Amino acid sequence: MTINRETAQLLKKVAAVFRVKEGDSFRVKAYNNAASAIDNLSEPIDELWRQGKLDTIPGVGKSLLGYLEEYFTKGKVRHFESQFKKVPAGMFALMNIRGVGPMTAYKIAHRFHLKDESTALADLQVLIRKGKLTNLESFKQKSIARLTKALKIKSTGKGRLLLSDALAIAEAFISYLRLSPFTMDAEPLGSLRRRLSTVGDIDLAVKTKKPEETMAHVLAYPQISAVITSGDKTSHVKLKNGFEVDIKLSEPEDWGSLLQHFTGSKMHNIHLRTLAKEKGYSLSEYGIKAKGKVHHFQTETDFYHFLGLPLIPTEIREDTGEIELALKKQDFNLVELKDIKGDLHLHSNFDFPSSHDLGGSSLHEILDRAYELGYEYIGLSDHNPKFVGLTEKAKEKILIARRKYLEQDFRAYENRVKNRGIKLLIGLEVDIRPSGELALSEDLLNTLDYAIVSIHASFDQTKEANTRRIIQALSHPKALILGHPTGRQINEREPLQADWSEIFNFCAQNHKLLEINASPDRLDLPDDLIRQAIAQGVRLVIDTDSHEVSQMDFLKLGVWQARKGYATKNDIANTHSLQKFLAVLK
DNA sequence: GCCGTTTTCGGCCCGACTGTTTTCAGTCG
Repeated sequence: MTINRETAQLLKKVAAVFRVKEGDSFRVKAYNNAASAIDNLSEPIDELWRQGKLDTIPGVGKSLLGYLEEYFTKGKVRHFESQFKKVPAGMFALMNIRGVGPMTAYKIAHRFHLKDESTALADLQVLIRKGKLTNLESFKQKSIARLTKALKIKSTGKGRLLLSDALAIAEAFISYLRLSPFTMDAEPLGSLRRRLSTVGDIDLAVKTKKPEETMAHVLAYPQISAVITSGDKTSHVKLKNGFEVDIKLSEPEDWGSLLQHFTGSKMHNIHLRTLAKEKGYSLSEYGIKAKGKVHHFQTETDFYHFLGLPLIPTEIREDTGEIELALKKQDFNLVELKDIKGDLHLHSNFDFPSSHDLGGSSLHEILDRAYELGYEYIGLSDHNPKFVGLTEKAKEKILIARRKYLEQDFRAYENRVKNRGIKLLIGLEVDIRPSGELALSEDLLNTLDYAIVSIHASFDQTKEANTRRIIQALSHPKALILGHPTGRQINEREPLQADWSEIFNFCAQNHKLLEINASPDRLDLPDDLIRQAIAQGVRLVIDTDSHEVSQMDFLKLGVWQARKGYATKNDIANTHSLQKFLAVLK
């Protein structure tokens, strides 16, 4: 969401100017708070602006509201521009280096007249190479060495990782950590543990009674390419694959406090501490200070209970209302992986002229994996075939032949394995054309148990056109599921524009299901739209869209995504038995 | 500059790590 990133950056720059040019640290904090809130928005801020909802952003009050209005109307903010004139613009580029904040950046940019933001980093490289970065107050040899190292690391750095990739890196590291006899437990922290769709840095916690020995083991991990910082309790390292990892050590008695603290989010913790402070408590990763006594917590459950709250699931700790709900003693009851009884978006290697990519696994392989995953049913949803130049009759023949083949193949499987009792639904994933028509006629759709209807092209239609298109597509009786609804591909393609409120109303009234697509690069619906859909009474279905049996394991990503959208078991249709699920079809 | 079901004024989360300093400032999460 580049617009959010850009807007947040703008406010951070203004905060930086205030930081170096005036003494009001609380105004600096206010700008930075608003910036991180904007950075964490799940919808584009310019969309909020068009809807007149800028003031719903936490940390945006009367003044910032005015400035943001000006920014979106005119592209510039006069007040901000006049602030920027007070500092050399090169400092903003320097602030992108780890360990360099506003003060250091200003110090360097001012001393060496780095006025061009676009060349400041290169200029700094030259200054270092020529040994001219001297005569700076409180910035001697070690600081220069640190800066040089940070610049080097930055040049080989990577952007944000997909959740699934971050998870793989974290799990490999954790397996290594468990090799040490001093490792009592190890867990991911931060955005990884909150199951955000993308992860910047990977944070890990290690439980140990021997911190010194354990930290030595941590730093001996063969995948480490550079140790960025290292202390008794924390180390920050860079891996050979370019990604950075933070490792925190904890004594068993503080394990719960540590997990809670570093899982965050930052806004969630600040909100919690503000509440705690009213009771005279002070919260930290070492526990809760109350009346001069420090209370320790081995589990997060105990930590939250001490504050009079139920355990808040990690996925929703974003300060978007979860603390208010917890204060009302609301039980969250979020859906769990073990609740899932079937996967209805699976591509097999059934060979007919497909309009998109064919799957790589056979029906039997898919059924085997479904059995291992404990499913009661699966749905095959290969892409609709192309049918170029065929008559309607010929097309129908092909679809009926597929159905017969699959039914026969399924019976062969049942005879072979005995008593597994998995049920099979025969469906297709059908393209929604730009007009809103489906790629298959009414008669052809009727040869199926169900259809997933999805947009695969022409994403950039107007909001009105896309809305109409989706509703028209869902109007067919066999169109049961809207596949990957927004079409987003994380880091690749923005979600399409549509009036989701109108679409959700249609789905609620006509018993249509919205998919939560668990593909690591989709995770679509996004969590805020899941929440909105549930509020409007829509039911959802969590699917993997697998093209290969190993991808069926991605279902957990979809469950996490659903949890981020506050979905309970009841909100998810494929937590029900097939009989109950099929009742939806009627 | 933001925020409030005790407040529209008077507060504003907390600690690790680093480097340059002799007690602290800057940065990060």
